[in-house]
Amino acid sequence: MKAYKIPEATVQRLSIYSRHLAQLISEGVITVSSGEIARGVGVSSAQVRKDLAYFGEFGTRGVGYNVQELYSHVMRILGLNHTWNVMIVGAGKLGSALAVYKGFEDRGFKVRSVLDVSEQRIGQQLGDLVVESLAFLEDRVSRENIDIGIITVPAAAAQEVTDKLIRAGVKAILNFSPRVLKVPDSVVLRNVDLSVNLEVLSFNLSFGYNLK
Amino acid sequence: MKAYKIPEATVQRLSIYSRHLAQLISEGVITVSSGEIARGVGVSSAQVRKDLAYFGEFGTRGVGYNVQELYSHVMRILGLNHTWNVMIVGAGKLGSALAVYKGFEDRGFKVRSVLDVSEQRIGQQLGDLVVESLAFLEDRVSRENIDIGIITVPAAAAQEVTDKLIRAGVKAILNFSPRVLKVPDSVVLRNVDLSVNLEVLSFNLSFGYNLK
DNA sequence: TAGATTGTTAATCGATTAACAATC
DNA sequence: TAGATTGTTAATCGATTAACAATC
Repeated sequence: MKAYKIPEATVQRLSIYSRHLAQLISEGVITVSSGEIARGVGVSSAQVRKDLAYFGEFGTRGVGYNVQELYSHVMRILGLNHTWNVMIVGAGKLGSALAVYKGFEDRGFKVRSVLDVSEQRIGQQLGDLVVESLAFLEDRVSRENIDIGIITVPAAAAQEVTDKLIRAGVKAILNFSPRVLKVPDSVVLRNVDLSVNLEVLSFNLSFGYNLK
Repeated sequence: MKAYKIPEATVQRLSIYSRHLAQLISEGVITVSSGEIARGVGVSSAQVRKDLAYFGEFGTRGVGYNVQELYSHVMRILGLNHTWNVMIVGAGKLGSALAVYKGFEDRGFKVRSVLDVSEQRIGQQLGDLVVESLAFLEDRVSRENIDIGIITVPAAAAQEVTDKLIRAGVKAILNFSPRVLKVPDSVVLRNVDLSVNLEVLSFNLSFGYNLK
């Protein structure tokens, strides 16, 4: 546990910076300033420098940042310098969509296993994976070295699946079910609520202004 | 445009409060205090009172809040006291999953139309909807009184679809494509990045602590 | 009246922005 | 050296929390 805190907004912006830097690399840009990054992604240049300053000194005064180097640093900070092995539990519409979602693989998240309890779904082909029985959970977590579990089961089954994942050794969980999950402090949990996005839009439309 | 700003976090918490209040109603609870709501959803009681105070006085000193009344107020604040008509553009895996996602309908978001350009997808059944050609966009927006457009097309097509939706009269857009969209100030835009959630987990795992 | 809980103000905390010395 | 841009400190801004008068 570090002594200082890093704002979550900083981490989310680093993700945005890394995508922009990848774009600059593909355009053959060698050097970039905090101001150019800032204009590219719509934040202030002070914000860009401050975000980077949490993690080190990556630039050269008077010159700027080497695009390739900065990209490597940011990807390493985000932990995206290697592949994470992912298991999806729940092969309904949402789970299936996530299983074949290209955006994950592009960023180093490789879905190694998709499980479900339903006989109808077991055996179903999803890209180059086949949906397997939930009974294989423990075996697949250890065999495939699963780091992250994605939960897309109905709310009623979510805590039980969570417990199984944790017992099997998964260290992080992304929860799409509308259920508050209990996990030990050693496990990183993140909840995604798809409809809250629509609800914020609804609020904005009703109140007649953009938030923030 | 209001003179004071309401934190987005407040709006997201109101969404959480409303779900908890619905739960309390189903349990037959008549009166609730800010402290009980706070414990129920994991925030401070001052936070609950402050969030509500932006919008009015809904409680009785010394007593608390009438659950049914407070629920009605919060749902009205969020704009969820009526149905919003939604169009999904892009009937790939993600778009199809969202089209049949029960969580939306539960909160008053009714998917009225799903469009795609692909001949393979046009005609496909999704729940009680059929995927139609993108050529019908303008017609369906006006015929179905579409309020909100959800964009689940590839990045390359996202801006064009956005422009069409806006010309057709849509007032809010939820964008799942990894593309920065340009919209006029009068249109409310919200971007959802599914993989940023995994990236925050990745950062937490790499740095060995929970953020915030 | 005594006890409880709201609504609101003031204090605190944390994140963003502005400014500038360091330095290429 | 003159010009540019970083890294960092101080100022500002905004959100959360604590405290309490109002009041049921």
